[in-house]
Amino acid sequence: MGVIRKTQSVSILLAEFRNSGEAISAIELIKRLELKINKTTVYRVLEKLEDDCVLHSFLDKTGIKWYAKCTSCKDSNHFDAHPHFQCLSCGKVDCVEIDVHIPQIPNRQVEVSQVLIQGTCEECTV
Amino acid sequence: MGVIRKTQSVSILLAEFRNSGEAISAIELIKRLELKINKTTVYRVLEKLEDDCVLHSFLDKTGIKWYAKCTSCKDSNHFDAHPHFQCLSCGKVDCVEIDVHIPQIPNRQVEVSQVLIQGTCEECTV
DNA sequence: TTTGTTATTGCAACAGGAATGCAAAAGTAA
DNA sequence: TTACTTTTGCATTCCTGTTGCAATAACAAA
Repeated sequence: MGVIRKTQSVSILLAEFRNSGEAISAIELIKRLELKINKTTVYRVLEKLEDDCVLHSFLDKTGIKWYAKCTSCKDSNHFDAHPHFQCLSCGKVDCVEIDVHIPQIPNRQVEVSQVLIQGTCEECTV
Repeated sequence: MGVIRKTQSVSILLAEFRNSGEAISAIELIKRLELKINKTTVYRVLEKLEDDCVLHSFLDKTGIKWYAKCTSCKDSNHFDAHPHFQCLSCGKVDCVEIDVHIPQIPNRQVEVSQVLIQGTCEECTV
């Protein structure tokens, strides 16, 4: 939750998310920005932006990390339960603005939950 | 979905799951069986058992693969939506026998869904 | 605008879970 | 037992992601 300096890397990365409404995977960003930002820096800036509630992250079914802009996340509720939808055909991932109700579980304290949905997106449904 | 030969590796692995009600991570199994089965074989047998609906798998938040016995999974409904609960304190993971309702999403065909819940388990709640 | 301080960056090397190619060994059906 | 097919082990490779450290850039105060 520190102060974020307005460095080149930060603004380049933020621009990527501004230009794209969807989630973007870390590797995709690294490939895309290969000539501009070092891989390590990409990881570190993403981490920082997540700490600062600008982005949130999640893993897809293959263990790859994705990032997306926080829109409705509040500081107090950063680990939002909104599901992420991944198209099995084109691979695109985005945040679904539908709340999934996670039930309380007997004898356990639920703190974080993550819902990943996979299927076919609109464009890939022929 | 082929025939599963009754090899040593298969029965050793199945025994591990018989003796433990919880989910077990691939790495944990590899460590546990280090002297008996080769790491590659562990991965391959687990994969086969999953194909055959004996086990199902999922990833935790750190991208590590876990396996658990299929109990209520039917062939037709192998990618069950039952949530997996991981304790943030002791790391144990198990299947929660509570159904989480995954809503249909406009314009998308939902095929698979995965719910990962994290929190504190009974034993770790002091 | 210069200076001093602190945070950020790039590079190279590393970590560790998982996958692959291939020859040897074990299962299976006849 | 034999002939055939599937599994296994080993070494190697792949691929995300992380770390240590010196060089650099951002910022705040003078």
